[in-house]
Amino acid sequence: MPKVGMQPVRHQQLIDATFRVIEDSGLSDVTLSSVATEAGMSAGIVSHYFGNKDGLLEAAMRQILRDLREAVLFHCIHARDQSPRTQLRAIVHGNFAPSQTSPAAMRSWLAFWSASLNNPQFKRLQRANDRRLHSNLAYQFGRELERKNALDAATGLAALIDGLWLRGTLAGEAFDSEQALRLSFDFIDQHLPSSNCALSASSTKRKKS
Amino acid sequence: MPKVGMQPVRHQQLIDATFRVIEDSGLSDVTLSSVATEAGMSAGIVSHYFGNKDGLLEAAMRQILRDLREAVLFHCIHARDQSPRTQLRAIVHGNFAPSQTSPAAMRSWLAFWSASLNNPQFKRLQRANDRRLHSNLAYQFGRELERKNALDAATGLAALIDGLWLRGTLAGEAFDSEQALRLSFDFIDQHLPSSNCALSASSTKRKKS
DNA sequence: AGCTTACATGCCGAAAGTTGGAATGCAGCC
DNA sequence: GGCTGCATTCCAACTTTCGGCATGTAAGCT
Repeated sequence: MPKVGMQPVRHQQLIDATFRVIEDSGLSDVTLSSVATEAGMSAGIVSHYFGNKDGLLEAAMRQILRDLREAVLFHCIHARDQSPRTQLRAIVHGNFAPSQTSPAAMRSWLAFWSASLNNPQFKRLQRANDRRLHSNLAYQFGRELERKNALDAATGLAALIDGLWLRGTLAGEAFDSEQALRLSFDFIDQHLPSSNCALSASSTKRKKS
Repeated sequence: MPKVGMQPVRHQQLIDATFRVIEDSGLSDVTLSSVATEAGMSAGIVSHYFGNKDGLLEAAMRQILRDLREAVLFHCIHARDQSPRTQLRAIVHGNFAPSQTSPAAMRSWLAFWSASLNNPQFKRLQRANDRRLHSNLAYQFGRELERKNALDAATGLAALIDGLWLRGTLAGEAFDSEQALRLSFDFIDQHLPSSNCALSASSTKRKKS
């Protein structure tokens, strides 16, 4: 059976299998044998390719971070050289791309977040990711706002994105991308001065009484 | 040695020990013996009081939910019969109360969130909590906004709260309550029509250029 | 004195991570 | 063509540890 040049193929298959196990059983059920079984191979194979269990998990986390980076980049390309508002929207769009709102992705994110609290390596990866998002947002806001306000707006929008995502994950139902985008866009409009106050205030319409 | 009436004391000690283990080792390191050791007792004791491991974890989660409920309630009491803005602020304040922003609490929340994805019982508890927050917010917003807008504002504020919290947890540094409160209050002001647009826009001050 | 509560200890079955060996096939060199 | 080395894969141990339970014992209550 053994063929040569299987390394990259097996790597990907095992990482994919890991996400599948996380999706329907949780990180605590990611064992060498559950992953191997899911991938249709035998237990020892994981150690062969990734050294040990941590190696597998780290590879999986890098994959998920890369996917997000690519999703954001993909949306940003189309907004290149546009207004801050458009570029901010693109960043938001990337964060809510289908690849990021699938049940598998959301469960994996939550699992890795949780794990990163006690794993320095995970923490490093995750913080680098956080900072990139924040600094991207801050740069765009900074084109129209004072630095202090831009930083606040970036922190707020980053939190709003993560919060919408988190609540979407925990809600159990399918992720409502439309609502997430709408609320995020509203947030952007309310912080950028170029958008007229009265116009942006679609959600501050007074109650008829 | 055995004294009578230890049950409630031991219950609490074991739950506290559980949080301590979660805080500095993560949920995956919560074992019957690690908890018992942390509490200064012997291994079999957990089964004695909680039946099994799941019983302990469920009791711990109920505790954390109760703590949040009480923190929110405590702040809301002082805002009783006040304006929606004041009451919304009180809810936010409760969510960022010290008991909720301690490293132990934040790590535990994240761990339970993650676990709730694959544990129906945890999911039930957690969703009930989510809905209470959302409906409280929606009620207050609903006093000044049309229903549709109130629901959006509630979803947004809930997400912002959770997101600020999540990012605070993952940041590794001490939680910046002041910033979290400020950003949440800004969000409230920007959605309530009663606050003047120009006044609320402290964070939309245009860049000097 | 007997019953209940409170706790420790020890054992067992299950499962996990890791390692080493063996079997199998591919590629290049003589 | 055959030998050798390397990559690939499975299988079978081995060690550790976890959760659960049964047993034993000490302290109070009535």
